Amino acid sequence: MGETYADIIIDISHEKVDRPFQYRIPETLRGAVYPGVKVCVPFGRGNQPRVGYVVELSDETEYPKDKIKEILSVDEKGMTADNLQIRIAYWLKRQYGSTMITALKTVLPVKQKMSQKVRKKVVRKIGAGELGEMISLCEKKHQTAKARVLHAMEEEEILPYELLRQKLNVSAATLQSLEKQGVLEIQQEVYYRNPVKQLTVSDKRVELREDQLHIIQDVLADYQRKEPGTYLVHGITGSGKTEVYLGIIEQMVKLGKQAIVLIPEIALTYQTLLRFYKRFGDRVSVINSSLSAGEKFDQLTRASRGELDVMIGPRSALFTPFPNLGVIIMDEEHENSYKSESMPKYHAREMAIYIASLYGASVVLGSATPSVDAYYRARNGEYKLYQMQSRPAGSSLPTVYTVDLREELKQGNRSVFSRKLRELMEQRLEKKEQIILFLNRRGYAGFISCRSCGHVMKCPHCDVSLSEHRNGKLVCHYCGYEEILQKKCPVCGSRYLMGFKAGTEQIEEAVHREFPKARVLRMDADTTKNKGSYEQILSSFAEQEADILLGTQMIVKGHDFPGVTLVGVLAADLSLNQNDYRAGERTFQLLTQAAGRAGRGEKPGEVVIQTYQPDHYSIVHAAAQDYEGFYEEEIAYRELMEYPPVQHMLAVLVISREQEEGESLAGQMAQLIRERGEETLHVVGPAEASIAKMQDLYRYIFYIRHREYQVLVEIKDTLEQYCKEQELRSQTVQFDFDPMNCY
DNA sequence: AGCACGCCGACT
DNA sequence: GTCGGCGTGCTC
Repeated sequence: MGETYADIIIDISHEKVDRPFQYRIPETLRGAVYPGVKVCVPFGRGNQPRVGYVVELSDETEYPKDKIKEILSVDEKGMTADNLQIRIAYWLKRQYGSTMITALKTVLPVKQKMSQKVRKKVVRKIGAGELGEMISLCEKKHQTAKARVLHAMEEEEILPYELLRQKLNVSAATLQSLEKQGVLEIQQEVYYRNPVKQLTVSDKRVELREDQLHIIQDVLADYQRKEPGTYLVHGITGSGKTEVYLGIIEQMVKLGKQAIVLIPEIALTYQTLLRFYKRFGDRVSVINSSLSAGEKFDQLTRASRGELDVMIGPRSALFTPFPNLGVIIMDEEHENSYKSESMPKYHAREMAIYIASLYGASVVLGSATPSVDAYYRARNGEYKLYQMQSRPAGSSLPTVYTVDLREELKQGNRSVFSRKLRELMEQRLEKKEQIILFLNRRGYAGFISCRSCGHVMKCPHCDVSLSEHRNGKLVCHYCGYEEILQKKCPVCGSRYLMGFKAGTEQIEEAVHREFPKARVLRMDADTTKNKGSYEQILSSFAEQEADILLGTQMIVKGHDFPGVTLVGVLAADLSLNQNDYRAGERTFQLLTQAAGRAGRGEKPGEVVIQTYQPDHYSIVHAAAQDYEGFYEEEIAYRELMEYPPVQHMLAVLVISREQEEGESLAGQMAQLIRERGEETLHVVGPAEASIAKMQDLYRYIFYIRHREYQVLVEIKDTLEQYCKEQELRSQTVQFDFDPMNCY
C-alpha cells in the first residue's frame, strides 16, 4: 500500500472542487494519515490553510511532482461522524468497485446540497437618493456590472445572491467590491426546515413473551460485554418481531446509543412508523424517497447533533451519521431492494455489518423467509440464529391447494382461473369476503408481435420489447422511448399485429368477464405511478370498497387485510422460470408471503396456487409453509452448482458504445483472470448480456466464482487496474458481487 | 468558493 | 502609458 501521497477532498461545498487533490505526506506524519482522517492543507494560489479529508493513499501521481504541496497537520479529534462517513465511502469503493467520488456521493448524498441550507442574500445599505447618485457615477465610469446590480436594487431592497450572479451575470468580485464601498451587504441566512410530527407518546406496553425477552436480553448482554454480533431472527408473520426490535432499541437508548431501522421502501407504511413514533416520540425520524434533498439533509444533521435516537428508512438510512450508534435493525432482511442497483452495487446487509463494526454496534436481521445467504451464515455460526415460531392466539395456518394447470388444460379449461379457484372465488363473493389475486411477475405489460411474420416490436435503443400502454403508445421500460402503435407490421406489412398480454390488465378483463358483479381493484406499476396512489388503493381495499385486489409483488408486502380469506396465485411459474439461480428462492418467498395474506382475521383462510410444476420444491414447501424443508433443498442445489452463498460470484458488466470494442474488452479481462490458472477460480463467459443493448450502449457480461469473497475483491482490483491502464474512453465497467438478478 | 491573472476602456 | 474594473479559470 502506498503512503507517499494522499488524495484529499477539500471541505468546500462546491461541485467544482468536489474532487480529490493530491498532497505529499511529510515524514513526520507517516502512519497518522489514512483514509477518513481530517487534515489541514495549503490550498489555492494564496496557499491559505483549509480543512480536507483524506480519501485514499497512493505511491504515484499523474500530477507534476514539483507542484505538489505538503500536508500541514493532522486533526486528531478522533472519530467524528464526518470522519466515519469517509471511511465508509472508502470501504464501499474498495469492496464493490467504483470511484471515490461516486462512493462519497452514496454516503453523503446531500453534501452538494449544502448551499440549500445557507441562503445568501444581498441587502441594500443606502437610501434611494444616494443610490441614484451611485448609479450615475458608475455609468459615467462605465462600470456596467455595478450599474446592473444597482438598477436591480432600486426596486427591491433585498435580492437573492444567486439571482444576481446568474440572471445579471455579475461576478463574485463585483459584489464584494460593492460591499466594500458600503453600498450593500451580503448576508447569510441560515434556516432549518422542521417537519417534526406532533404525536403523543403512549406508554402502553405489550406484555413480551419469553422468547422475545430472551432475544432482547441476549443481544444486549453481548453488546455490554463489548462482543456485539449479528443476529438473525427467523419469525413467521405475526410472531412479534417488531416488539423485539422496539425492546432492543429501547435498551440501547437507555444506554445513550442510537439505532438505525432499515425497512424496504414498499413496506414503509404509516402503520409501521406509528409504532415507533408512539414509543419514542419526536426522537424518531424517517427518511424516504418522498423527502426533498433539503429535508433529508436536515434530518441527517439532527441525527449527527444528537437530537435523534432512531432513524427509520430504506437502504440509504444506513448512512445516518449518528455519534454513538448502538444497533442496526434490518427488517424483511430477504428483500431484493436491499441490494443497490446502481454503482456501487452494495448490499445493505454487508454494509450494515461493516458500519456496525466501526461503532462496535450490533446488527439484528429479521425475516419470515430469510434469504438463503443469511440463513447459510447463521447455520455456519457467523450470525446467531433465533427461531420465533409461535403464532398469535386464535390464528391458524391457511389451507393451501396446489392446482396443476396441465391437468386443467387436459380437462378443457383454458381460463386463467382453475376450477378450484373459481369455485372458491364464487363462495367468497357470495359470503362478501375478500379475495387477493396475485400475479408474481415484475409488473410489466406484455409485448406486441406480428402474428404473420413473428416480428416483435422492440426499442431501437435497448434490446427489449416495447410494452403497450392503454393510450395506444408503445413504451420502453428502460429508457422511456415512446412510439405510436402502427396498424401494419413494419417488416411484412401484415395487419395482424397483436398484443401478447399476460399482465394484470388482461387478468382484470378476465375477472370482469367471468365475475361481472365483483368489484376489482388493480394494483401494478401503472396504477401506482402517482404519489400516494399506492396507499390509496390499499386503504380503499381495507375499507372493503372492493371484493378483489389484483396485483403484482407489491400487494403481498406490508398491509394486513383482516377481511381476506382467499388468496389466489395465478401462475406460480412466472417467477420460477426466470433463468437465474435465485428464481427458486424468490418464488418460495413470494408464495409464502402471498399465502400469509390469507386468514389474518378470525375466519380461516384458504390459498390456491396454480402452477405447471406442482412438484417443484419451491412450490411444495411454500404450500406446506415449511422454510426448513425449502432451505435444505435449495442449499443442496447451490452446493451442487457452486452458487452463492456456497461460493461467491462476481459479475463483470462491460458497457460500450462500440460493439466490437466492448466484446474485445470483456474478452481481454476474462482472459486476464483465466491466465492466473487457479483451479479454484471459475470464469464463465464473456457473453452478450441478456439485454444486449440498453440506451444505445452494448453490454457484455462475464462471471467469476470463488469460495473466498476477498479473492473476488482482489480480482476486481486487478481488473480496475487493467481498465485504468487501458485509458478507456467509450466504455465503462461495472462490478456486481453476488448479483441478485441476471444480466 | 476564493483568488490571481489578463484584458479592455478611460484618463493623467 | 498606466490605472482600475471585470470576467475567466485554476486550485494538488
